[in-house]
Amino acid sequence: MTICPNTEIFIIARLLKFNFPELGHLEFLYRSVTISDAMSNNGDAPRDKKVTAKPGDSVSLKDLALHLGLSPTTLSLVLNDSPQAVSIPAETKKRIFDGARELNYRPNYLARSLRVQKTNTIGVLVPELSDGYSAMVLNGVESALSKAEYFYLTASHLHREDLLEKLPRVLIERQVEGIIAVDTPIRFKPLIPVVNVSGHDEIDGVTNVVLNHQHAAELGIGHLYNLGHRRIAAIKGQAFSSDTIVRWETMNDAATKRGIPLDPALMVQLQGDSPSPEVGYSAMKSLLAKGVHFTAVFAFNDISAIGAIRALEEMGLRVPADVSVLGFDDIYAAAFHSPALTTIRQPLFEMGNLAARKLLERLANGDESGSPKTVSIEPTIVVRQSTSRVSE
Amino acid sequence: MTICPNTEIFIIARLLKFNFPELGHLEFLYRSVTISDAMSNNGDAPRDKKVTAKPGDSVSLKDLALHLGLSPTTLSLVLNDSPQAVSIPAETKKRIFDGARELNYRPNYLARSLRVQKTNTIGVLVPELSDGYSAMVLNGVESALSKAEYFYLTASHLHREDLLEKLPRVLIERQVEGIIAVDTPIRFKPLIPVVNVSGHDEIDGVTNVVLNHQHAAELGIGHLYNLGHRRIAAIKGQAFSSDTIVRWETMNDAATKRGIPLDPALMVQLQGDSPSPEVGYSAMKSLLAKGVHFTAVFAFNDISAIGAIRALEEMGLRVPADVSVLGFDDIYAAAFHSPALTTIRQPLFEMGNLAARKLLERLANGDESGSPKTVSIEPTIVVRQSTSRVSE
DNA sequence: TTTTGTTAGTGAAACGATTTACTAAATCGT
DNA sequence: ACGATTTAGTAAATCGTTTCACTAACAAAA
Repeated sequence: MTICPNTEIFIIARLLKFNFPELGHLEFLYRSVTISDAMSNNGDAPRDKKVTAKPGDSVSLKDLALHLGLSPTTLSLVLNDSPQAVSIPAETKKRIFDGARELNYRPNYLARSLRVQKTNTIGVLVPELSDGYSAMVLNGVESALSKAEYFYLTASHLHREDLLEKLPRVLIERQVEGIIAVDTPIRFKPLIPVVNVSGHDEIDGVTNVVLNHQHAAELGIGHLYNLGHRRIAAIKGQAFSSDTIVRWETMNDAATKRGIPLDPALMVQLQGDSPSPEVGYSAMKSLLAKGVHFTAVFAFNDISAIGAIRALEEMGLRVPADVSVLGFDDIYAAAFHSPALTTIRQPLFEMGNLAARKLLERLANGDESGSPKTVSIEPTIVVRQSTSRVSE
Repeated sequence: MTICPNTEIFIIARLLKFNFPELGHLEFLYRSVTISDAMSNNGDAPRDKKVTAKPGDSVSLKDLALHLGLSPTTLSLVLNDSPQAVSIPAETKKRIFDGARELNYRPNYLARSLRVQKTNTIGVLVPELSDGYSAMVLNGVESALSKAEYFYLTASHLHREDLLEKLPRVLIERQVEGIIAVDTPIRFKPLIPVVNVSGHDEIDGVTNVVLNHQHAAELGIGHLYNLGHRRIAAIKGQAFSSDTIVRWETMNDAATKRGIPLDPALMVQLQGDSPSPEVGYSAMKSLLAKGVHFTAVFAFNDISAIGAIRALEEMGLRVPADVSVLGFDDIYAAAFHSPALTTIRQPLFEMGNLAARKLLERLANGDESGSPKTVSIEPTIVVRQSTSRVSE
């Protein structure tokens, strides 16, 4: 007769305590085994541990192991095709795979992630989902991540300061391996790798993916200048938008370089955070109300350009005959608006894609900070019908 | 002098093995304590167990407990404000909270979720992110989920059969508590609660959130009929779109009811899965190529309506003077297109919001299937400039 | 004096995987 | 015939929490 180890511990500990009462705090060695347990268990057969399959619940590795009469260890080795599984005969492997299929075994990702300290999950911060911009970038992010079998949690901060502080924290609590911020200020310490799409601050631990704004401004201002425009109005982005300042400055530089510095009186800034053309419409209305003269408008984005066109037309001004309008982004609707928008194309999908690839790279390389802080993408200009030669 | 328990175990086990070699399998009792360890430790002060904070790593409950000289149990009770924490004096509680703040303790969500069997995470299936439709629905979903402190994993299936089968599986492996499918066929067994936005199949375990399509068709066809239109062309949705069939059928019913059944020769179907107006443009081109006569077009959505308008204008047909165009959805651009689109407004944000709320409800109520299989939302018609009285 | 209750905690067992370090039995090499 | 190696596995520790079931020490009640 063999003795169950637990029983032995129990007996030994009892003896110990009897002979050396001062070692009482070793009690925990036997406390978990009650006397009746120790007595009733003859140690021969492993008892039926209510293996009757939890109701609708999913089957765990232990369940499957019990079902197959093997240990969880063996199953794990085989199912993950571990190098140590070489010694397991093909027949047993087949039995395991068949059993897994039969019981519809699905490994629990939480448990696995906890053990291997890897979640294959990243967090994505966006201002809002339905603004077109974020959705396009996200599309690119998703495309790169899914290739690497990563998933992502999305969180919208709506430009609220409390959320800008809280969301990164809870994403990190949820063990995301990295964060992609889209057009979002970094209000947290980057404890994990962060890639910022359209970020312009140099922050330790943050890689910026940006458009080459200088080039974009050259293309835009150059195009209008070449068409003869000298009095160019500008629709500046909302204060919360990451690109607002750099776009404004590069436009100014490009115009100044050509000897036609932008007139502050011809500048209006977008107000409000609606993703509708309405904000561009209002901005243009207020510019027109000032009664200033201009022959072209460089809008912050296509959405606001569309709103601006509406405002111009309501004033009886024809686009492009009386006023040329230049957009930015090249959203899907740009080509089909009437007039079709001339615009600076910003490859948002590629920027999201690049951001995700950079992040994965940093995760894979253990984040040796040899990588550059900023990577940039080139814009192109798409000439359509909303701009034309100045007619004066 | 007190003796460190580990040392004691070590010594006792050695003695045991010496005196009772047949108990060798109890070796594990001392194996983890090396001789030098046991020797060098005089047992007086709890040694600094390399608590020097793992490099950049995060601090666990155990770390914090060690730091405070308390047990993880106590910390857990206090930090989670468990009812059992009443017996812990306020001073100790303060010490714990201060320590947590000081060491920047963040509970590990994986571990917690594993233990309490609750992830506060759901999965969202969409065809593609940048199609406008999905983004709007997602916005509503997010808004409802964030109120309940839920997060979500997004996955795009791109209408691919393999992904339609695989994505739900991996989402479930990742322990999402439920799934929201947006304009997506259910190709999996709903083992967890599922809500389908724009789903029309009655499936056990699936709640459908739909637009009242009959009403939408009445509004649309009724509007055109009242303007005198009798020959109405229709742009039917892509085959993969959940709403395609029901929209087509309800339109037909509404037209037939008014004695002007839709002429099959005046129907074109969208081809291709680009989210650009281009598909509507091509569809209208091919309809125009047939040389048939019609005075109005009822488009599947605003995007295709915009494309169709471009095609009509290229043929020299004015909208709405020669042809009225009716859209569907009321996307942001609809109001600012020229001509501004008359359209059937589909409250996508609300539909996403409702879907999320229904799902949370089912999760909270243990999913007693007393809830209705389908909930519907009412459309409205927004009359703008793209439709007008027939001019013949 | 025993019983009962309160206070201030603690130990160990979950949760469901992976991984390290073993073992018994069979086979091989000499 | 003996040790070494291979084969076919297994036990237990681990990841970081929560929670159940305890306890020691002291006070109040019976």
